[in-house]
Amino acid sequence: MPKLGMEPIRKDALIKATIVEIGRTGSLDVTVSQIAKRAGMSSALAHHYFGSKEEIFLAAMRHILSLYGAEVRGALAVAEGDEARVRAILRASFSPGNFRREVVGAWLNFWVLAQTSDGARRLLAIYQGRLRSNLLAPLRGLAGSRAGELAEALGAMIDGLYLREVLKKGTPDGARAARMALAYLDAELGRKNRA
Amino acid sequence: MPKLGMEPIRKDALIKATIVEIGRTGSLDVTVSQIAKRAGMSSALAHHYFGSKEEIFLAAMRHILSLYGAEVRGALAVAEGDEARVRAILRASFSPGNFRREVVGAWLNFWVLAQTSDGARRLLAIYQGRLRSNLLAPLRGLAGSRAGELAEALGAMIDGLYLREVLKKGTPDGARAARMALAYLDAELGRKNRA
DNA sequence: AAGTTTATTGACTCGTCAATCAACAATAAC
DNA sequence: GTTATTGTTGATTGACGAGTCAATAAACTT
Repeated sequence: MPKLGMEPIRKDALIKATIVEIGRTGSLDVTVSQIAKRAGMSSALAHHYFGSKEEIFLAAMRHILSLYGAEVRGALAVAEGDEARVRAILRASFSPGNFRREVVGAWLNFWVLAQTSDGARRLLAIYQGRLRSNLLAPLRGLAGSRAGELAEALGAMIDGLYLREVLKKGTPDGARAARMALAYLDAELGRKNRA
Repeated sequence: MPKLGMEPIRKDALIKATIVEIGRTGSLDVTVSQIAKRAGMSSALAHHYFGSKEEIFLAAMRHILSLYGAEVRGALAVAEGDEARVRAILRASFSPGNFRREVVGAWLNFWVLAQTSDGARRLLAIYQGRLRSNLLAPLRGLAGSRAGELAEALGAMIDGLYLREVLKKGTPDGARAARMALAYLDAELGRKNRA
């Protein structure tokens, strides 16, 4: 049975299974066995490829972060003008790909993980830094000296909307969340609000 | 040694110790023994008074929630006019009593707990409901039909600011957080912003 | 064909922790 | 002064889970 070149396939399956399991149970108290089982292998194999549970978690976190980063980059690439850039970031943050139950659940738990694990904290700091500078650049043109506070406030708002989504029952409504963040931006830029 | 009437004292000590330990470790993975030790008793006694670890957590959560609720009520009592009421809520949310490391850390973890525990979810839902209606009443007078979305957005912003505070290193800066939330309100109400 | 590397797992070790229990101590009640 | 009632803990139980290991097997190398 053993085919060669399994490593990336197994790792990938484990990462995805990790996100699903964390999102499903809503907690980091998932056993390596649960993850491995969902990924269709033994727990020993999971340890073989990742070495430790923490490494599995970090890999999953990296995966989510890089998906999000790619989406933002893609949206920025086609946005023309400062305001369009800010809007693109907000929309990307609540796109169907990122704003999914399991993903949002995983986010929340990674936040907790960042309290304990240096690796996780570092990853999250990188993400926050990138988000901040992505927002800051266009905001400087729009809001001048208030750009700094605005960028942070927008970041907090995004995180808060993620956080609140977790507790709701139904399917996440990314459009609604995006509208809320955009309304904030409109207000700050002195635009008229109205749906 | 055994004096009578220890129950409330012991329970109180356990609740406070729980919040400290959760805040300190940044995780719900605190053992009953750790909590009991910090509270100056054996783990058996903790079980004796609370029955289970989950009950201890819920009691700690109730404690934090009720402190926060009391602070908001107090601030509302002396606020005159709609705008002052909204501002009072925001200021109370970031008051030094609530916006402390351990407390904020505990909040984050209770959020996670709410994913798993029905009791925790219920408590959090009650808190969110109250916050929402507290905001909604004055906002109706200020923002009319947009009050609903505004209340939710402000709630998300508060949660987001809490969330972000956890990852920072130094002492939480409640004043800064409050300023950010108030700036948002100002923007939505068409006021001029400037510190 | 013999040896090496990669894939894979079941069984095992070792630690941890929630929860229980038996026992003991002090106070109150009768 | 015997009988609850309340407070208190050390020791124990029972489960569970991360990580290790020995063993097996397919595939590649020479």
